[in-house]
Amino acid sequence: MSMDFEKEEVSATSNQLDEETLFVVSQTFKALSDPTRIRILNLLCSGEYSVNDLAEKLNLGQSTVSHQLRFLKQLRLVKYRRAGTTLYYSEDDDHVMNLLKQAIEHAIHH
Amino acid sequence: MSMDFEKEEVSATSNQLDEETLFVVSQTFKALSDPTRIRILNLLCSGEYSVNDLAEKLNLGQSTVSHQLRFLKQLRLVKYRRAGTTLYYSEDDDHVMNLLKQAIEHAIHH
DNA sequence: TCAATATATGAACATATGCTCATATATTGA
DNA sequence: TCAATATATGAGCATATGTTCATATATTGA
Repeated sequence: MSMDFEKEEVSATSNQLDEETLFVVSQTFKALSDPTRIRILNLLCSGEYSVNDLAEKLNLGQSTVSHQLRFLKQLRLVKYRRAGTTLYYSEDDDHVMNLLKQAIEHAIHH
Repeated sequence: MSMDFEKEEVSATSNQLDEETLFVVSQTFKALSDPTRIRILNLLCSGEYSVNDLAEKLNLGQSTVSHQLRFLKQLRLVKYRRAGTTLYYSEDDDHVMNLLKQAIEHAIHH
């Protein structure tokens, strides 16, 4: 068995990010880099919304919203609960939502 | 003259982000959504580097690094200082670098 | 079971993105 | 001024991305 280094120590030593960290970080920011997704996530900050609710409030096509929700769902940034034929989506990642809030706050106050 | 609302109050009322905020936020995250740019910014966390330094340390083409630095420069995320023919690049936006550090920390510890 | 409603999906399209190659530009020292 | 070195730039290319359209799927109430 080789020495058991923490990722933290490795990066502190080499100053380089490992492949997996790089992938996770870039994916996270990619999720937040599109205006449509930002608007969806921003609305979900204030509670649950169905697909049609989101589409109406944001003036987007139902298909567009559904596609983006699938994207966000795959990254586990949102989750949903079913009520009949309606799916209520809500946020599912405090850390990422926090990054978004910070960026919005910063943008607004500058 | 119309009433002078703060952006903050508007968004608190309508729960919607204005066009400009949306643009700034998406641009910011777009800058952080590419592995190459993440690696460059992560290195710049530890000090100044010339274009060639960055290319060598990160195993990237000189042109690739230069193009990405131009991108980051336009968003004012990096700046440079000249020393002869060499340009030393360094970080220029504490807030955005902070977002990056948070995401990296979170990715590493999960 | 069937119609109505809500959502998901896939193909097609236009646009955006990132890299590479070749070359241009700029600064320095001789 | 000229060669050497460092960096910037633009075109071209392959791939990724986001939206739309049409249609599929799923759930419910009658």
